[in-house]
Amino acid sequence: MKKENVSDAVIRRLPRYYRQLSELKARGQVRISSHSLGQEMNITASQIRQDLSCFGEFGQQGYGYNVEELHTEIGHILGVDNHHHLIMIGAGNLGHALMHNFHFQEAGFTLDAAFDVAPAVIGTQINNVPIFSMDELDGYVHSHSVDVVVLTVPQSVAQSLTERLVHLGIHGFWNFTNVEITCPNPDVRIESIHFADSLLTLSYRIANR
Amino acid sequence: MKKENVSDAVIRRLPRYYRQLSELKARGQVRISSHSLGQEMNITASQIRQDLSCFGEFGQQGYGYNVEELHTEIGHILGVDNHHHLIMIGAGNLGHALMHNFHFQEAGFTLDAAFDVAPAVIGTQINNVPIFSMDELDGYVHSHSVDVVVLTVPQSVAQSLTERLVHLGIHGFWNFTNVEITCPNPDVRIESIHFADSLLTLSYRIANR
DNA sequence: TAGATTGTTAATCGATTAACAATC
DNA sequence: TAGATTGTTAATCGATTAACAATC
Repeated sequence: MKKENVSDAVIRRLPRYYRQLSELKARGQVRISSHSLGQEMNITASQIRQDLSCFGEFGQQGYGYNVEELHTEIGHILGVDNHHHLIMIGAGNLGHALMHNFHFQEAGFTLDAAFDVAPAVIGTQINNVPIFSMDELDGYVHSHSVDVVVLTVPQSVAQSLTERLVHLGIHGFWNFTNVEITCPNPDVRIESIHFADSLLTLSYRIANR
Repeated sequence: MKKENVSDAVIRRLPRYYRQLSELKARGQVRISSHSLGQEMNITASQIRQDLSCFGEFGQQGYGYNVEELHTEIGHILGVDNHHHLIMIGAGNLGHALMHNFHFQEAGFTLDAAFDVAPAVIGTQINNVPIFSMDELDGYVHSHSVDVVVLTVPQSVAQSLTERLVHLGIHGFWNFTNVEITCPNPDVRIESIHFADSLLTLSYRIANR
């Protein structure tokens, strides 16, 4: 892998490639050229080749790419075989939804535990994920390997909680609150899903058809 | 409003401006310069002025921008006062979570109804939103104004459902399934939230620290 | 071998940043 | 008025696309 200066735009396209290749694999397609892949994904063949060239040489002149091989390679690049572990903070409606429906395993993650303040859920399990009290958080983090914390908490506590967790040594956050959480440490990676921002862009585009 | 050729990058920054201005307003700040706003948001003053200039002239030399006024203006641009109506298809865990926690009103939307196939929920209400049977969908759409459909369904049905809805005259989709839904009609606006893509980019960045 | 398609270098396009005259 | 800050034009930077020699 080369990956000296991979732009954010390239990184954000990788999961799309990965997804498309999964589908091609499921359809039983064995090989594909950058041209055909581009047509299916509505991007140029040049861009695909340029993107992939950041990470190595996966194709073969005159043949194209082996679907299964390229799928595996992009999986490697994305780290789906790194067996990351995550915990969830906030086992409310959204937390429930993720625990029930989201396939963490397919992205190479294992959700080991969730934490909440509500006595009603503490001590129970949701889809085999045990729910602990927030009081047990520090102890848990100290005795387990935690790569990412999923933040499904009210936005009012998001920033302070993040700081607390960074102190505990966490440096990966998957943020579902509608606030920008920040951290001075550049090693800490924060990926946010801002529902409201997404709906507002849709609102804009509907208004400007 | 000018908005001849507003790039996607600009559109995606608008909700962030809107959010930041909300916060400044809540903090009681009356005016702000592009420079200070840029510092708070970690972008350049130039970019802010350039972005805003796509839509009009909202500032004043020597003074900057009035926080409340700019907030309102960006709200207009985003269409938060257009009173859009949406319906949700799929009242499972994720649908529940959105109905309970997401503030549609703050984005200028009203969630009028949800549809599902499960007899257990049909006829009930979730947070004042009535749940109807999928059989009632066509009739509902014909007799009500629906600007956006929220897709919180299994991915297997997403594409065919979208096509059915486009035929019914819907041209706004907020897609939560992890598939790329497509529509040949360029007037149809589709905004997707791909949870898996988001987590995979986080995985990549953790692996490449 | 001839055709197809890669990886990469060069050209283009677009987006971000800097500079500055206008002006509150 | 003097200082501050805008909106906009020009310069820079980076990302996308095109071209093509290399080669399967």
